[in-house]
Amino acid sequence: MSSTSLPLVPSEVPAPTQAAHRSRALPKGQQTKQAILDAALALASQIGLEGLSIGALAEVTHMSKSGVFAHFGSREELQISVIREYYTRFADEVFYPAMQQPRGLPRVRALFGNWMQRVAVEIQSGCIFISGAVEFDDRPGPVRDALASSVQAWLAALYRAVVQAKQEGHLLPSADEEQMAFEIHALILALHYEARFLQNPRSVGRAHRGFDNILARYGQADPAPPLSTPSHPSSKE
Amino acid sequence: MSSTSLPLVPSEVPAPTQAAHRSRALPKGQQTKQAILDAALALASQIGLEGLSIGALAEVTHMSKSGVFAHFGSREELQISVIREYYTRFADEVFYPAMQQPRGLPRVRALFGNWMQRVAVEIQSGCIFISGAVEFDDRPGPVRDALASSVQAWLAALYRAVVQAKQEGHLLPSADEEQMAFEIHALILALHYEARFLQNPRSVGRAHRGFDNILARYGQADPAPPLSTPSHPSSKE
DNA sequence: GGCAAAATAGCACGACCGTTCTATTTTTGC
DNA sequence: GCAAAAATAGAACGGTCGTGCTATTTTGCC
Repeated sequence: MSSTSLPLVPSEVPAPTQAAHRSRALPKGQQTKQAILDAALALASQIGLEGLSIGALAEVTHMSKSGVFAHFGSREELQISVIREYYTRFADEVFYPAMQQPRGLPRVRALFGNWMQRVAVEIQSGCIFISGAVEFDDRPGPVRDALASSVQAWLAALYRAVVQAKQEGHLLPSADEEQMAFEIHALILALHYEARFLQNPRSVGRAHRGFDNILARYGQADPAPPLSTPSHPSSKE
Repeated sequence: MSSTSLPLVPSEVPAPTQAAHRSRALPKGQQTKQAILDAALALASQIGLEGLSIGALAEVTHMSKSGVFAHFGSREELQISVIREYYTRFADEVFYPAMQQPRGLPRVRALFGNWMQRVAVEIQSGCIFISGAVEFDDRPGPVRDALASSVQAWLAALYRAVVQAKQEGHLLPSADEEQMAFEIHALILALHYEARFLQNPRSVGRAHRGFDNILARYGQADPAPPLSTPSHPSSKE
């Protein structure tokens, strides 16, 4: 009954009898759809959303092209699903953990730290918020819209944290929150570019230092030690 | 050498009549090759080096696919030619004009100003040093090598200008030249991302302000007025 | 256990891709 | 002006792509 070579979901155990605890396990379709999505995310991170092909995805998941296709109905819908999946993982890994830090500078530090951590790990796989931006920057349509709104949501969250940091008195009254968020974003982009493309191993340290420099300019006297190297203590400006 | 209309082919250009009116210097083949290259550059700037197809290029230039193909011998060679063409134009437009400024901060300002100017114009068309980096960041081969060495050459030139600025005494003795170059690069990347993808019209001003902030941190007292908006007169930081 | 429904496979189509081969046209050198 | 050479066109090949169609298998429910 239970075939030993299921396409990709390792559901050797049918587990309907043990489903008393878990209210209802996912139906088989949703289960494989999630598995396809996992593979699609990994593939798109490496070769980009545009390079993501249904044929390659079918090969990776040991399914037929039409079997993969049927779950999404179109390539566009597949790409959008990948973006949504990436977004939720990004939120789970970067945003929500940082939200447990107290408002203000600690939260901003955590947001940047988690973000950097993720991008640094992604040096091997790639960030689709960055690669996708390049691929769809002049290709209007629903994929671009999904990508842009995801990025905007994240950047808005970062901006909000900066505004709160100023409200908490952790930043100088003259600090321009939007400018500060822009400069933080810039550091992440440079890290991704120089580490992933140019393969410069010093990029991580450069980005950390850049963040310290930003804090030195916008922050109040010295609420906490810098995130990275404690090289230059407090000589602002 | 720095003339804008000379082709990249260094040899087998006989130049028969020695430029009586510098009109018929190019044989027909090189002439159309240059025209193809122009179209290829425009096409690649919009849709990327990977999206550049010989069929589309043939249609734009009103030629046959094989006619276009014969000039390059392979798609890879075409892509590399486009990269070289972009590089020379970038040098002519950004690098060489800035070299006419005196060593030190004025030259760094000019490099950044020309670079920003170009990227700001390229918001409509795209920068292949940025899009290409994403497309080839994990695709080894001669195209990636050509792209990476072009970018490295340009970043090295920027770095050299920063080093000279410190030697001239225009920067603080504590200034980290590599860090400063990294942060400048970061601003350009953020400008490209936010202006071209997110279509945020404030990005140009943000990048200008970011540069002023960098100068405020690394520069000596005040050798010159800031490059951009004279909005915030004296209260730096 | 049987049966409807969902999931998946298999196949084919048309489109575009880079590339090769062979004609044909155009340019060039004398 | 003519012949050699270069440039270009045209057709075709094998490949991959997304997608629609129809079987076949698997699942979920009574």
